[in-house]
Amino acid sequence: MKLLAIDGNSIMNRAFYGIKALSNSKGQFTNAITGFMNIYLKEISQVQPDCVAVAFDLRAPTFRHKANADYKANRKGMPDELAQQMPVIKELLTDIGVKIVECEGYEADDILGTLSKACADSGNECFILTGDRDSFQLVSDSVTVRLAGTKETKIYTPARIMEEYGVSPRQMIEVKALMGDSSDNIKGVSGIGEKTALSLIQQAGSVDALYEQLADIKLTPSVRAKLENGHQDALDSRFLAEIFLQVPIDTDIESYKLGGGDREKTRELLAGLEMFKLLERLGGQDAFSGEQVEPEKKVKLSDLPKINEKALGSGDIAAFEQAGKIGVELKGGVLKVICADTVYTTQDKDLILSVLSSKCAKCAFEGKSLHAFAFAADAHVENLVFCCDLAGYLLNSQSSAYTAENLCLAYKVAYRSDCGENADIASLLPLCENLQKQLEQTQMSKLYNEIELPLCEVLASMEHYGVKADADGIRAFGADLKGKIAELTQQIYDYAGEEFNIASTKQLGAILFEKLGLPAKKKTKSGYSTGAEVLEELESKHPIIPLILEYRTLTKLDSTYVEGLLKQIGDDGRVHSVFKQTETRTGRISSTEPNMQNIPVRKEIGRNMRKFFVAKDGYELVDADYSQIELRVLACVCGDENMQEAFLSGKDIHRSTAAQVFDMPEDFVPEEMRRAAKAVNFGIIYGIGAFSLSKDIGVSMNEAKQYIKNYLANYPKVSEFMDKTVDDGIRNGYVTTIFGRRRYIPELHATNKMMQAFGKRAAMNAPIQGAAADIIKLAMVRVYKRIAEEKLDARLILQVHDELILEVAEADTQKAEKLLKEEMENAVKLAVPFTADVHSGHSWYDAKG
DNA sequence: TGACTCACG
DNA sequence: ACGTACGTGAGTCAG
Repeated sequence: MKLLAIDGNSIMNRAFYGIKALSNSKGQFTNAITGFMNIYLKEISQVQPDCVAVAFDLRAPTFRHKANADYKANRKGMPDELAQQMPVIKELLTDIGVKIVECEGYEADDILGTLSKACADSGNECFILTGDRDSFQLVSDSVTVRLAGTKETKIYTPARIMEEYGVSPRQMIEVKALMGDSSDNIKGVSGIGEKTALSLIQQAGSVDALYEQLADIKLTPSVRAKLENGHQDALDSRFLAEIFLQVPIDTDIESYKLGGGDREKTRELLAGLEMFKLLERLGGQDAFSGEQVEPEKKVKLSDLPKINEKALGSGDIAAFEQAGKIGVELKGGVLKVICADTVYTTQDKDLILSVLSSKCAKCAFEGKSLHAFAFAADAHVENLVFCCDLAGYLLNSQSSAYTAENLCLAYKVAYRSDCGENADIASLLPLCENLQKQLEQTQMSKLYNEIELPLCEVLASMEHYGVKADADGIRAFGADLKGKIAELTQQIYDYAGEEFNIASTKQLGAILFEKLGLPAKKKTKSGYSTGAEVLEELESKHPIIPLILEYRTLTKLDSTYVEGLLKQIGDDGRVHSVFKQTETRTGRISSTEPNMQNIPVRKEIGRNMRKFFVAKDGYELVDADYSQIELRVLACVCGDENMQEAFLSGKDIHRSTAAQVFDMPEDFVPEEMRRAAKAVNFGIIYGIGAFSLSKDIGVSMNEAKQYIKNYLANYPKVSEFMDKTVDDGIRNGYVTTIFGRRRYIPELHATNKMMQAFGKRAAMNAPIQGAAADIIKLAMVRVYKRIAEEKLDARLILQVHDELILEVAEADTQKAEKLLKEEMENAVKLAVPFTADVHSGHSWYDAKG
């Protein structure tokens, strides 16, 4: 049997802070109740438990926590709005037939511990649903913690905890004893934080063992001193950190069976609270079992074939090749393979590589990590035919996590929670089948097979090779910046007449707008706005302003780029950014750790950073960027001949637009008008508004309106296209690119006007930004393939939305320039040419034209 | 953790 | 009357 044991206080807390204040007409707050029930219903349908118990703290004196006054002080922080909802949720749960468990003198954690132990002892399974990490110590083969986050529930098994913390669940007690926990009033050893505590327990195993071996372990003097001073604290904390497992409650799991609620009372209660949505939901769904009332082909997990487990041996690979299709999962150095109802597991590196490089067709959750593993061993993944994350992303790009569990839930595939640790891998193949069908139904198979799937290998390769960074150069640049920042800081203090934290918007606002009396526009929720825009308007009003602007520029460079990048340079002297393929809603890729897509370029001072990204010895960087890719896409998708003509005849598009909009010959367009036209062109792509346009180019609202009107009159098909796109979006719920990439835009149906307006702009932008993303992704796949075919000594190393960068052996530079330009320009054949400009040089600075 | 600010296309 | 262009990621402060 399965018991779902819920930490009532913790989930109510999560729910309360996770949902904006909701209250009914009588002023009763209901947000925590709503949130709790949302989580509850979702969990019930995922876990499908037989029994449920909800534990609550009883705020009475407790024998375990001697420092009662302090303990209460910490908890009394519960706001009234939440406290009011506690008795109501208990009543509601009781009404729908869920047992509440409370015991004077014990916390919810102790009750959960006692219940989970009772489950394990009686051969039952226990799922603990909570919002905090305190219960990790309870995890075992029969006890799983389901950590409810703001977006998704994370599942913690012993393996997952080992993966994340490097210790066993029981050892979490030892870790807590060292690091303490202020919310539980556990002191821990003063000065020891999470990182140190984890590493100490990883080495020693336990607090006791740590102190026994204290003389023999290698430690920094300061850590050793802290441990010696805190010995007694560690022992006391060790006692408090361990969850109590013998609370005097009913430990017969049977007695928590679901059922026996009172529908009438439930209805009455919810109607009184005016929670009609929930009432409706409970009406259509049997709250008592979580199952849909209307008969549905809901698969019972117990009817599915049993999954066998076995260690992977080299002899198994031949069988995989015959099977036609296998599922693979590679996580934390462990490979799992599913083939015909059997899960094979291995940690042997050579075996893993043999599987990856074998000919058999493979389905995976994330292909990129498989490629990464192979590249690290100078090997190659063969015949990867499906990646769930990429399929899930194409089907709905706004989801936050493409996990096995989420995808199964979304696409109605049975999630094999009956398989414990193997739940993901056991669900993989049916999930792939289903996702594939969905891709066909939505006409995204081609996009998937020709762009996204091959791209994940390209991205893995880019991450693997990285880009060489000149650390000494960066440090020298940083030293220079720090010197200038120190000077500026002093000058700013002098003008202000006092020292303050310039980086604090609050303090800065107080100095500028109160002390110095500069005119303020109260702009933000929490006080004065001090953004660059506001400051620039004040630039002539006080000499401190330009200094602050320069201070901002320099500190940004120093902290984000100099210091931030130095931290990211690997032992090989290269930066290995992570390129994410399932992050953006438009189809672009994103870059993190570090973000290589926002390295400064617009201002010269920042542009210098690019001098420190260089080619290795004997190599050069080759850089190519598309010219006006988004406007070219627009010209193609809307079919406006006028606009297409400008690109076909190789004109400067902004000058051409200016000539049209202001009705003058191109040769006579003054720079000022070209700038205005450029702003209008950008505005069109973003879903234009007169207000923002007027602000951008510094003209009146009326003038801006006139520009837009003239523009749309000259390019009538742009106007038609935008209208049609928004209409499609409203009708279908999504818009598409010419490659069929979808973006769902639920905001179009929002009741809030602002939201709706945003939805419209997003709808207009997505087919353009998205198609541009499709095009460069296709170009990346082609470039990658052709470099291999022509055996050039070259690697694709970076992508910046409309720009690709290669690292190329000097001898191959010219060939690579030609190849890169050709593949980018020929990636698509549309009504206008997609031209790319190529340059090369030793550094990114040099190679960027 | 959210708000603010600022770097990029 | 209201707030104001699309898409990102990172560092910092403050609660």
